[in-house]
Amino acid sequence: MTRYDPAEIEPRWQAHWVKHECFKTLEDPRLPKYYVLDMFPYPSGAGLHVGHPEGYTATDIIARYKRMKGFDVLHPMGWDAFGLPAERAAVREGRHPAEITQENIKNFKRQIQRLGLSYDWSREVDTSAVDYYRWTQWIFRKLYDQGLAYLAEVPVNWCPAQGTVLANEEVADGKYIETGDPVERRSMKQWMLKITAYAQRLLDDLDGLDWPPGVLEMQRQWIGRSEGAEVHFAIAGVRESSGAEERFTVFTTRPDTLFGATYAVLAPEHPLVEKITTDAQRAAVRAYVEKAKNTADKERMLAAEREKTGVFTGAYARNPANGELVPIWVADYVMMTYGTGAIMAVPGHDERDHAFAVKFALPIREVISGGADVQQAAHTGDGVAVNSGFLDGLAVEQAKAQMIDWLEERGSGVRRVTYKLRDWLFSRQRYWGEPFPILLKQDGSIVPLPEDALPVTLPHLEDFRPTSDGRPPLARAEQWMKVEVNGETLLRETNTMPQWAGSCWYYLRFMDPQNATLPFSPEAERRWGPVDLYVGGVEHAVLHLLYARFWHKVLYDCGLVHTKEPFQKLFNQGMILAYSYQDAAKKYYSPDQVEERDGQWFVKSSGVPVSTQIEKMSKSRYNVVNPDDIVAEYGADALRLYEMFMGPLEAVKPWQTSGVKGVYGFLDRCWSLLIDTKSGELSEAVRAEAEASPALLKELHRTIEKVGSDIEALRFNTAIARMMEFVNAAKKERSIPREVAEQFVLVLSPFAPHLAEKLWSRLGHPQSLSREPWPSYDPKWLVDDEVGIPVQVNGKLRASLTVPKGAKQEQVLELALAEPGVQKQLDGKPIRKVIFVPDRMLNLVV
RNA sequence: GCCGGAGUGGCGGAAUCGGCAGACGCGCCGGACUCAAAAUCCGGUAUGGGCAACCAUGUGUGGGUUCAACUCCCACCUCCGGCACCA
Repeated sequence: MTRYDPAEIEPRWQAHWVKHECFKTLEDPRLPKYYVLDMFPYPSGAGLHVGHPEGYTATDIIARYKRMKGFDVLHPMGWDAFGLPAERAAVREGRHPAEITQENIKNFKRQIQRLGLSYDWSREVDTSAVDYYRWTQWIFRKLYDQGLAYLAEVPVNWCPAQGTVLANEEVADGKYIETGDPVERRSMKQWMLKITAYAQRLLDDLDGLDWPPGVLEMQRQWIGRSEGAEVHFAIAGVRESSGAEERFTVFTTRPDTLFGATYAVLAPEHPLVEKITTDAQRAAVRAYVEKAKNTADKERMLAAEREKTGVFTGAYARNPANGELVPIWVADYVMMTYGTGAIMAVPGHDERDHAFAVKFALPIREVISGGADVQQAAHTGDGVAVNSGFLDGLAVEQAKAQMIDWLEERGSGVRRVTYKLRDWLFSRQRYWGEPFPILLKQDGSIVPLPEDALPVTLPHLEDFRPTSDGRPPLARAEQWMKVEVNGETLLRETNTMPQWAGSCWYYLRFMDPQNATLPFSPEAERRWGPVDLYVGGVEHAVLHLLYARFWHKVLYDCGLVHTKEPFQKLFNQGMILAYSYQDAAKKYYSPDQVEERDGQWFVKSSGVPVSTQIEKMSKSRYNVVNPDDIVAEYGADALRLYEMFMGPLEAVKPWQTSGVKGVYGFLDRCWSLLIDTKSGELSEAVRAEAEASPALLKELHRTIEKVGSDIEALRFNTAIARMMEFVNAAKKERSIPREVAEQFVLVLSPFAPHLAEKLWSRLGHPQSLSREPWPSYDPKWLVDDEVGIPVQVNGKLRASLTVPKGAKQEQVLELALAEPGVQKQLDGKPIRKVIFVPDRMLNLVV
């Protein structure tokens, strides 16, 4: 072989790495540890797209670099293998989801291995394997024992066509986002996890994390802490069985405005609605509540800008601040799921209440001064209390505190913190998920299975649809369902866990993946936890990361992990988009059906003009790029390098196949720099063993320094640019001493490992370079003896000087004044001021 | 509406403790090699004017601070992502 030929090089080295277990985690306690993790993929039938290798290449470069820097690196890969798509495919194709999943995993693994990623495959995990999910069940038991898992009758999104509940995020506009099937609200008994018990800690512990600020903020907003008070309102004329006046409680963040509460609102689902409604209003209220019940939460929220609606109950509540009777309304702008499901309405100082009050002609009262006319618009800003009795004259913050104290003294209210975060609906009516380790008695009571009864394996089924009477698919396994305990027949839980369950702890299993007696050993956890760098898509910013943090904290409380947080540093790679082409009728064309003429795009066959835009890759837009095709044409090293060279890792950026050609050319030049393309042997320039020129050494050491610091900062695009500069400079040299060649090859190796290995062996090393130490640089080469100094006149560049480093102002000024360009600008005018920054610039002000 | 991020050549992008804007790559133009093409190699390439040296303009828009602004401050526009009647 004489030319660079990735198709020949790459498979050989991939085989070499596997054969010699080059990337096996050493488990050598003398070495410092480094745990670098990718968000493991769901193995879909569509296979890998070019977005996957982006994050995987980044972590691979880090892993290879850290190994060379002497770390014991844990860099594993596995499969988030349970999930609905395989189950749907199973129903469609009449096959078993396990079979489909294993097939997809095989394909994913093949594609990933073609990229030359340095995973320790001996640690591969599969969340749908029995030895994995038995431990998911085991951890669920821990949650149950801590009182954090409970069965509750809750309103859910039920999709009749799919026969399952759906998570809130799977529903939009009353439809299942995947299929468009209608979703209805239904009350069902479901497993819930009490994530709300950890709300404050999930919020507080965000502070110590090295995460993107956007993700931290999204988590904070999702948790949604707000401080305020609960205030009790007595209901005039409505009594409890004890004879005391019935009351309801509202949550407010503005107790300072209590004197301005001119009405109150209950959510349609509020339990007191039926009781307090007067006979005269009953028909209207019932009709309203009935309608609201059939509107899914999400849809109600989408109506944010919609006209307010509501119905008067006929009842009145006593405002505890001033004893006034205020009407109680029912309206769907108040939600049962937040706070107490009831509010005090202060139309003068809340925009929503204001809109409602205007529509229904309810009184509006100013109680905080400092705004415009509250009859026109709510004043939500700062000010001083007015029309508020004992609060008058106080600023908002003091008035809040004073009012809460006053309410607490009188038993009319209490200081309170609430969170938007809700408990986690943890069951699904599906087959392809973890069975719960739970038995149910005839009377509905719960019998958790002991540890030694695990795993509860999935029974074999032929039909994965729900039963005809609407029970989950597992109810078809009649024998499996029935369990005899002490002569009593108990039934297994037939719901399964959601897909999030397996991904909540997989990073822990990677630490000790073959453990048969525990999910992971304490020693392994102490060695490897926490994950040092976690890389994945921003789409998991809230749910996966919040759920995993929650489980981690529960395990921490059980003494099973030694860190409060699972992922110390998080990095989100940006999505890769692609150009798409559309004609006036919005019909899409694939890139090979179109051509460019004078900056305008046309369909080749018909000449019809098309518009071009950058969009998400999708089949229907004909703009999907398959990594297999790129590897086949340019090789894995070129694909890796291009994905890293496109731009900053975190940026969203468009794919351009022409860019792959560019980096391929660079790899080709690396090859021809060291290899004689006629003979295929090491080039004469390397073999000559001449002294390296100072210019070459300078380039080399700067490259070593820059590439190392860029890798540490995940700035791969500029690292590659620096290596290109090195090669461009080295090409001009007569000789490339072996030592220089070797150090450059080592620097290149994390990025283009196949080519680097090949060159390394040509340089006479029989062993893989994967454990060679990272080259060190000599700082003396990083400083110049001479520096270029720009000379400005009135801030504009007029000349450039080359002066010795550290040159004094007088010297530089003298040289500058001799420059014709400078003289022309000065034109005999006196110099008013000289600004001189040593080794940087000279500016003359005239 | 609120929160977060970003606007730089024909294109992807470099450069922000304020100090030569456009590194590196793509594309394009010219040249070498070739019967020719591909590949490869060499040179050029922000925009406007000029044969040229050179001059002017230029980092989304409008102001400001400074000897000096892609970088700092104020106001605004556009795009991307997230949240959205959360009391």
